[in-house]
Amino acid sequence: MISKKCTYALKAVLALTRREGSGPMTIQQIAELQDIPPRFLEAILRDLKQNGFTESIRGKEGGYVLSRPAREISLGEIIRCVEGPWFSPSGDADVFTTVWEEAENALNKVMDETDFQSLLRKEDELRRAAVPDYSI
Amino acid sequence: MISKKCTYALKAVLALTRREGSGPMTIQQIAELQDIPPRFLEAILRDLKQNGFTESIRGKEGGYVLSRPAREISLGEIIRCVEGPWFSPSGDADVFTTVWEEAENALNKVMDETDFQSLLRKEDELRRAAVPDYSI
DNA sequence: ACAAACCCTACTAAATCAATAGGGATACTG
DNA sequence: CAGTATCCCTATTGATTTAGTAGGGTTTGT
Repeated sequence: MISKKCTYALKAVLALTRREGSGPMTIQQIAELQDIPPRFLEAILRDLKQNGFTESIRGKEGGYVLSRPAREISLGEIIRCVEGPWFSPSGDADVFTTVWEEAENALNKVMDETDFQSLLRKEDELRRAAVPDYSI
Repeated sequence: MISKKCTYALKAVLALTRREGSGPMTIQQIAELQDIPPRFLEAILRDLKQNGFTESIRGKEGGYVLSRPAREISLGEIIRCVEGPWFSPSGDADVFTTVWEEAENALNKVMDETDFQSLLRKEDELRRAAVPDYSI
């Protein structure tokens, strides 16, 4: 299962993706936009920063930005950063070990095929579908 | 991650696989063989029974047996029975939904490719590798 | 100097997981 | 038909993890 912390992280990165190139976004802004407890989000963003996904600007007019283009950040990278491996190596090898490894690989493959730029596009499509534009 | 409960279930089914065709195996026997807390194992085996994977014989000389040939029971079936879906449908559809679905499918595919008979074979191979037989 | 922002450590509350307890029902066996 | 070995059921407890909060500290632009 995907934890709340992890979905918060994904939503935060998606929010930063939307703002890409338009200056930093504060914790408060992200928290309100995505409905995330601000103090919790703070910890998450620091974590992402320490792992090289975001950068922070302190002081007034500060906030967070992505440290790489959203096109080059995959869903899998963020999830692994927040959650660690799905099937952690369980002590010593037994009959299940190779299956867990195969599962881990299959999962990473799926998660690494999607980057945040395409997620942003998808979000826009979903919005257009939900709030149709009736103009000519 | 795979829970302890789930690995206990898998080990129990593997033990029953080894005993296939040679009468029932008691909770105590399985618990000792696989190092599982017996009262906990009891609950797990009842769960597997209610989902049609095992059958129980009560009274003296009783115990548990597989209700289907081990060849036809996949790792995935047992895991789903004990753990439920990996990526549960999170309320309403968002940009991540389709990725979670793809991940779920990829995972099930891997887990369903392995049945317990082949796991038993693999276990035997591992044992031979660990305790080599030097006879001619 | 001040205020707006990020930074750090520690703590608490709630949920889940792991395991245990105490009996009850069933069936073979002598 | 008494006794014992077995599975069956519900509730409770203790440990661990997750989710979130608190209280302060540091940096920076104006």
